[in-house]
Amino acid sequence: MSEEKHETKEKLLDAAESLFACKGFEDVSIRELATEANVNVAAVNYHFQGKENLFHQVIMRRFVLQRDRTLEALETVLGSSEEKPGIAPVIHTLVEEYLKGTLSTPGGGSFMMLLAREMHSPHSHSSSAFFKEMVMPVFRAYSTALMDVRPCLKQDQINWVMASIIGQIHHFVARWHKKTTFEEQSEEVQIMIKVFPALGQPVEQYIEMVTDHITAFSTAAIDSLYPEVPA
Amino acid sequence: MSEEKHETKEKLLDAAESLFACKGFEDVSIRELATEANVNVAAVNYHFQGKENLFHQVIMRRFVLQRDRTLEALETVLGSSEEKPGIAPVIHTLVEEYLKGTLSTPGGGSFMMLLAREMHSPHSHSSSAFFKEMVMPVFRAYSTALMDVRPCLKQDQINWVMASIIGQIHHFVARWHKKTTFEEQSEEVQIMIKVFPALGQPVEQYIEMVTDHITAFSTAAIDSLYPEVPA
DNA sequence: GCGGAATTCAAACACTTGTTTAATATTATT
DNA sequence: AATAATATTAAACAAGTGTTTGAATTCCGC
Repeated sequence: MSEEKHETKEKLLDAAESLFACKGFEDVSIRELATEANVNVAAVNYHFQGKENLFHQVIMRRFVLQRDRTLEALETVLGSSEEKPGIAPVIHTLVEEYLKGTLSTPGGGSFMMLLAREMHSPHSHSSSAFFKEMVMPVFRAYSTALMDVRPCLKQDQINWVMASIIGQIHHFVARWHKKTTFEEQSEEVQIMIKVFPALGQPVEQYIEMVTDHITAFSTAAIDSLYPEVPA
Repeated sequence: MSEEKHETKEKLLDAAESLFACKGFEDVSIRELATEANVNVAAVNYHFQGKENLFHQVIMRRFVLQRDRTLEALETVLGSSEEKPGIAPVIHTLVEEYLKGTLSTPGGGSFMMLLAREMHSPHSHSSSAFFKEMVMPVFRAYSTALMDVRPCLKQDQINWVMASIIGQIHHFVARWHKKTTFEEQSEEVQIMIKVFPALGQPVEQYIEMVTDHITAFSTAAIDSLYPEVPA
């Protein structure tokens, strides 16, 4: 009983974060959660009210951190230099924070996949609140940032560009998630690594390579499609 | 009993395609399938051997079509003109066929999401075969096509570029899927349409707008990062 | 130390899941 | 038309799910 300061509630949250990230919502039973957390099965319904509520609290506890970190990083990059930064640093920050927050964690980057499944499944448990409080603030902050560093960009164009960037990020997160979930066991992963050697790198390098690529790719596209008008 | 030529097996396949696309694998029970197809519950285990096998036959029946259509469209575009086409037509074809095949169907574009869930879930039922026979051929065909129309592109660079393109496609498919699955009911969709008005369009126009954007965005990036070397 | 609230626990509950069984009906073959 | 193979059916099965119960235990203010 050394550091048994972990209350049952937090032990459950921790176990749930890990298990949900690995196996998804449906594939984790309450008994599994209880065993992993060394608590009784009834604890889930006592401390939270049902499995779904536990799930949402896990999601929230995690994504509040992610959101705040991302917003903070943006402010840092916007206010760091004397002169106004270009679009490249803004995009670089967005991608890097996103990847760091989702990939370099105990869950092994499964959290964004978990959330994606949650957001796209027709259960829709209060995901509207999540959308408004977690997704939209980040989206808006980066939208205005992009509009700030490249004033000729119209709102509509920014929405399309942001979609392209987010799409790329999710895809590279998904690839890493796939690699880590069924690790070396399946030959499918072997093929993927052969086709895409970056997946064979440790996570920090993977993040760096992906960040650099998405930034270069997207910046080049934006610069070409919507060049800066000379003042 | 007018056109009762539908054998039980095909009735099940049809019902399964529709239901799986709408609700995912786990959220469709065998009894639900049987009721929808007007057959007995035991029919699933008699004609197929279990629920999973039925699922895979549904997936296969569908994606063989998608794969062949996509490959055929590529050949058409490559051999259409006398002179070698640029990268834009190749990318345009890839994106357009992908979107058409997944969005403008009875399932309402849920199939790619269904597959994504399947591919990223740690069940891995023979998904290796799917990967090798469905994904890789298309990937390879378009890789060589890109390398053909832009010879300075190295294999490694193509892999990164393809990932960016596929990522964008999936993201726009996911957006449409989300809009169609919980249609107008949730206010989350309302917000999404407000932020991204293209979602309010009918599917054909959505496909066209998305295709044009991804093509323009990606072509601009490639042209800027890997310009054609003068002969 | 006592007493009352908060927590933990083993057991049971009500329900759904995919699958199987054995009998019945249908179809095809000789 | 009789027989063998195939297909369909209702009913039961075994296992798992999330949740609830009510008694036992721990905790904390007094």
